[in-house]
Amino acid sequence: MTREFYNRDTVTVARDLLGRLLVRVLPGGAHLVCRITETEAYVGRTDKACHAYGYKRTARTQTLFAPPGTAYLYLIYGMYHCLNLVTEPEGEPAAVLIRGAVPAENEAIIAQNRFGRKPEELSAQQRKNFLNGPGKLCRGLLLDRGQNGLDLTRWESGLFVCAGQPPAPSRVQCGPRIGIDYAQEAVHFPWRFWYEP
DNA sequence: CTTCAGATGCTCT
DNA sequence: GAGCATCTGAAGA
Repeated sequence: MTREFYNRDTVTVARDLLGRLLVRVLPGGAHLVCRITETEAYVGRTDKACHAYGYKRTARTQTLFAPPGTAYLYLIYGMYHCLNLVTEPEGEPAAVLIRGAVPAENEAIIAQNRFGRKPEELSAQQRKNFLNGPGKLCRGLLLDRGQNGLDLTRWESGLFVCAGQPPAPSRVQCGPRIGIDYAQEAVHFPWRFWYEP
């Protein structure tokens, strides 16, 4: 996707990312591909759940002020990582958290990263919980803070989103975001989007 | 299916 | 020092 795709209202981009293909090219050249099924919008201007609420600039939130189409990755709970895609014009700190996906290509490598097993060895429980959470997705695609700040519109980054096949609007559900109990009135913003693939 | 505790280290005050 | 945009395995309904 082009920079203009990301240079829009964050809630719009969050909805529009559903069904798109997230591609991670490993240093060895393998393409890990998954279809995005769940997203959340975070908007620094108005949203107490956003790390950069009120334009708060710190070492961590610096990336949120970067141009649209930049990857924002951070460590959470000491052991997991979250992948976000920066949106809106440069200087407006906002991003979409990628919360869930289903594997689309090179499932064997993703399964190895995620569970240390081959796809055919996975239990039903493991198949169901493959990439259905931000930390699980980063584990499966080998993403960590090493990818923070990457430009998703440059080929060399090895991390990008392509068109895929968005679901029919009637299949898209929305509701409050997960894990932001501290965010006061923003707790209820219906900025989480998902669909059953 | 559900709840629950524990892991673990960075970030910001 | 407190809290965190999470996940797992164990135990119970």
